[in-house]
Amino acid sequence: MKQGRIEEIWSGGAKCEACGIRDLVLFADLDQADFSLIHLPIDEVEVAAGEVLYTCQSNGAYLYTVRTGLLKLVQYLPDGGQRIVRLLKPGATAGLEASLGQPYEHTAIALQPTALCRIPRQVVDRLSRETPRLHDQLMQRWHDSLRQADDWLTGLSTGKAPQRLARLLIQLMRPDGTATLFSREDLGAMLGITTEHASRTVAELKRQEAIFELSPNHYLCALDQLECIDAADC
Amino acid sequence: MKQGRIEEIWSGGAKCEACGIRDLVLFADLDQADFSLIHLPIDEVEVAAGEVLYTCQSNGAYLYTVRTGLLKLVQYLPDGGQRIVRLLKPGATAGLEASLGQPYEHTAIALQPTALCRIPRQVVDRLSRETPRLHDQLMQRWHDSLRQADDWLTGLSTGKAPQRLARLLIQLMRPDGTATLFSREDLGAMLGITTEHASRTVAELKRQEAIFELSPNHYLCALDQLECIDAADC
DNA sequence: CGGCCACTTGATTTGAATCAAGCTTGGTGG
DNA sequence: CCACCAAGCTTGATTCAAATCAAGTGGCCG
Repeated sequence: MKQGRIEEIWSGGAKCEACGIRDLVLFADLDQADFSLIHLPIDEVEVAAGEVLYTCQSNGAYLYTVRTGLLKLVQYLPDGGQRIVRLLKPGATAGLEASLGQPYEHTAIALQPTALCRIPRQVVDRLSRETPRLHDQLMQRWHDSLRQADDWLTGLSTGKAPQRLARLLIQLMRPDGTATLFSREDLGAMLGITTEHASRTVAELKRQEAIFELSPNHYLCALDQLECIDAADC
Repeated sequence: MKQGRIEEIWSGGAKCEACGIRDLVLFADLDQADFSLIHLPIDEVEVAAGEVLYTCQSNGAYLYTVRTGLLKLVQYLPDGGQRIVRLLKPGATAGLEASLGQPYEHTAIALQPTALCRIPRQVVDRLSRETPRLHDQLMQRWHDSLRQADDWLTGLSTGKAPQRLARLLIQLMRPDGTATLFSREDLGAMLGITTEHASRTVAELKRQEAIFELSPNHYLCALDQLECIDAADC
């Protein structure tokens, strides 16, 4: 995991204020005065695909803002199984529970090369006490996470495998109509099915021409086809 | 839905401060001065089993604190299916999203006769702006909801039906070792299985003597048995 | 008393897990 | 440079779990 300190941050927040995805991030609403309250360094970290950002149960010392890339949050079961409970896209916050002084509740692993800003728990704590502007953003983050969690339960854990996959693809679709999928193992852990069945289901959607493989794991999606599989009309 | 205004509230918060489950509720940390900021009435409402408290998509005008009883939060799917995404026990808050000025994201229905305190959105809004003491509680509520959501995904939507039911029973177990179950239809909507299969699965656990029916839908649970079914060792 | 509703139980079909090969692909070392 | 190996993916055959279809039961209320 590479690190590079954002030197300017805690001497005035210059770099935060100039952030390229400023309006997406946790600190979106902060102003000059707020930034001056930051007394600990905010570092920029990078994790390669497949690497672990933090581990379940470990001390929640930092919150992270995803700048680029994609993370999965994994939860393990008593019987050894595992389940991916959420995906974090750029702009999202990882490790929110650290702001409550609690250990992490998931293991966070990069699915793609990912860059993040690492914010010490105490910085959020202090800002939270001093400025109300952070509160709304924090609430919004909790809310967004909860909405995604509920959607995953209803969308990706209910119905037959092709329906679930169709719903996932719809969620992942970019404006250009394409979507990038994951290893069959991760796919299975998201949809609650086995690796083999995930493979079969992808093949089935290809055969139905609901998706077309442009390059390995990159698909062009026929939205209307997917929606009709989703609703189980076809 | 019966209503009874808590008269004393907004003239000093006397009744809130004397609340029997005070330390459990959203307003746990408020003090005398905070209560004086409440400028709109907090009513006490009751909903009978099976009645709707609020509907998905409707204007989120109130937050609710559950005093007694039990609520289910239901989410509907494009294909007509439905899924119960959360249960709210006494002390829990329903309709948190209202505090962000957003419409409700679920339909809330009582599973048992339920009593709640109905808090106007604006009261939380104002308190939130004026006192930091509410923030921590709000965050904690979001966090608790998210934890339950994640647990439901991994626990109640993963593995075979008997495992899921065992996990649900463990969650529902009271200190005396008993648990109260629901209609088979609701059970199915929680575990992601059909009504018939829910019925069969309950019968199976009875046959295995992991649970014993004391009275209709009230069971004595053998925790060790349930845990071993959960882990799929037996 | 009759009918309705929730629950149970059985028979059958379908979907997914499991077990077991092959098949690509990329990397390694001879 | 090519042979070989490992990992991830695909595909097939079989078994198993759950959905579906279909009665039948029992309690409760009009």
